[in-house]
Amino acid sequence: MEAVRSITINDVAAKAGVSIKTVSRVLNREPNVKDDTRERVLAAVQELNYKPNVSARSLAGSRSYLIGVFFDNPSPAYNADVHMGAVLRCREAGYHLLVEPLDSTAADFASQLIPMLATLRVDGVLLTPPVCDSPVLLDALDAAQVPYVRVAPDGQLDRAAYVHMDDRRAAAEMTSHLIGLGHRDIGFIKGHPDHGASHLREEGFREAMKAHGVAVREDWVVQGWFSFQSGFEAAKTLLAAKDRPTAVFASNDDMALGVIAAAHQLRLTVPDDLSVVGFDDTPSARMVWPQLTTIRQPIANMAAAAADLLISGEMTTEDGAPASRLLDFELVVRDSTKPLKG
Amino acid sequence: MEAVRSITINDVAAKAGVSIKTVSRVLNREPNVKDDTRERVLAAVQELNYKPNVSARSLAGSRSYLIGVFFDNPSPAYNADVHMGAVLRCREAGYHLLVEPLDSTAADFASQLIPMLATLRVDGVLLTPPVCDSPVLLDALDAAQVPYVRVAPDGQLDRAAYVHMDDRRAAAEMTSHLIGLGHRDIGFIKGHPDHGASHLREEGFREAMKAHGVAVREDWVVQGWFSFQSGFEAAKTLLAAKDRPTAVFASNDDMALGVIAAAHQLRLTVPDDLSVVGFDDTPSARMVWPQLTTIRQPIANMAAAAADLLISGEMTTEDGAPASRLLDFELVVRDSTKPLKG
DNA sequence: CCGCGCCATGACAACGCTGTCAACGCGAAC
DNA sequence: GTTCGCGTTGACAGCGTTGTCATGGCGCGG
Repeated sequence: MEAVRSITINDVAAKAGVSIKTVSRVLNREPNVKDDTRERVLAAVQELNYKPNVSARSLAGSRSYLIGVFFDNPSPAYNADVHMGAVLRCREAGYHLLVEPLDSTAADFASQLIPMLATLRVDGVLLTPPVCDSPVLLDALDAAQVPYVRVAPDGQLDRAAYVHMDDRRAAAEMTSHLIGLGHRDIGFIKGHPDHGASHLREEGFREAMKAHGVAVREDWVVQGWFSFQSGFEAAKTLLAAKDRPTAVFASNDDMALGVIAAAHQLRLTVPDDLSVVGFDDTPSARMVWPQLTTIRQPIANMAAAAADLLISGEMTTEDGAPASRLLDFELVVRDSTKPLKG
Repeated sequence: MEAVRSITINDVAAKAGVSIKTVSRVLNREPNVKDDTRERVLAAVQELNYKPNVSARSLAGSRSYLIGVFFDNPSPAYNADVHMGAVLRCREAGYHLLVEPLDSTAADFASQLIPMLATLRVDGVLLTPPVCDSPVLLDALDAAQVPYVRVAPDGQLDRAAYVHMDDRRAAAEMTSHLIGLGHRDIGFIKGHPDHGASHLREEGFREAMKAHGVAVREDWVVQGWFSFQSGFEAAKTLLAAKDRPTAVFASNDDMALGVIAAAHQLRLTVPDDLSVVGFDDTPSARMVWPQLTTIRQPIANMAAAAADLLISGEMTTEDGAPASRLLDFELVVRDSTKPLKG
């Protein structure tokens, strides 16, 4: 069978009657090409349906048109959102996405990715929690001089560009929603202490309580680990006593689902006997009854914004500080919350 | 700052005192290299921590060491599992994974990916449901002469290599589990009619019922669309009547969760008043109370096996038929099933 | 002892593109 | 009219690897 030789820049150059370098210039949007010439080249590209070869580009030039995504997030939904958001933005810009799951518990964790960086020459990487907060990883990336953008990082914000949302304000809004419904006895389940978002969300909760002049009952603020199980257990202690909250704010959806499960088991009806809210808007939040009131994180948008920074190369602001982007969240009111009965 | 020139094959060749071609031979496991020489080269590679440049390899040779994953699956958990399984196997073999979400509802659906194939020169692609059953996509891939392996395809099995599990037998086993628990009045919620798995699962259900001599009540076999909502609605009709099944087999977990939600709403207790089972073992299956009895699909393993076929190039059996691999499922018994009370 | 063939190795071109630098043409400034 | 400068273009050399082909050495049979 005849090998299908693909169309090269030479073919385009010949067709347009210019040198390959000029075609290259047009393709890379370099300045100093006459409009006339540019159009002729573009026409030839169209006609031949020419697509540049990424390998050749990356070998010859300094860009690989490849962006890596490292992740070690236990939530598949989160990862999928990230991929989706990033890949869409990448596609627009002619970039492609390389996914690399990482096992951050492995001892040789950082060494897993150095070979990849060396082999692929990615133009940048996109880091999501929790790996985006690993100093080891960040150091390795810095050493390899690979640009990176962090999504929802926790601290060390001056270290590199990042994209985030206002967890604190979101938690405050959610708390206000509960208070607006008449709730005063609100329990809070904290997230994994290693995740920065946990602290932000707790702060937001406390802030809003204070702003509304509602006291926080410290024995109703319990530790969780972002897992269904931890939410389930936290809720059991929270709800077992006669003296129990009328609403529970879990720091993420998985734990909120645990709360709902615990409530079921204790024969409490949600939302009649207990309002429950979560944070994240995972797919599971809609797969229970009652469907969960929660905060929708703009995960895909954050990933897209991060990809944007990487592609445009705007990793620092004019004064040299790391660039950042703040995206909006959304309070999604569903069926797990209800005004406190008289 | 001094540019960090990375280590090339030249450096290794110099250090080992051989030509670059010999290094290349060692790296590619080509024959006709003296053991002595091979060891010397390997030592130099180790010492310099040399990593071949994928772009150069792909440009010069015929392989890109890149594998693409196309997907358009609504379930993020499914996609994540696929990525994970595939990427792990790829890593072992020095390959990398490129993810490409596809919008199969878009009109120019196939044209989205042709550029990518032309640009990236991937060595193969991995197709998951539902895109793995798109004739348009398959045709495009054939035309572009890109090898591909399908995961859990529906029909046209003689068209290309694939990896699958026995949906029918799994459904039969699940049904037997229910019957073994004493259930005779079993409702069944069908999956999306466009998914091949739907039919297989229904067949397995009917087979097992027949094998145990239990009649299928056709009015208890209702259509669903694999979504929570469709399961919820199907369950409402199923459970509303006085004369209702004691167990419901939903063709996937999302629908099973819908059934549980509907049961809650109707004040039926699962599993005391009703046993519910699903299929897939999604993360959500464990985030409800009671946790769902379901079938664990070996998604990651299927993806790994598919990557395996792609990498090894064993796309056809000796007699020219497409290669295939059958993987095992697992029946996971949790809390949503219970022996029928006396 | 000569010649053939195979194993082991290397020289060199090629892959498709970008970076560098030189060259050209044309209008402005002198 | 000549010079200078700038906008525009092209020639050419890599980028780091693999494919092709040539070369040299060595064992073995005649």
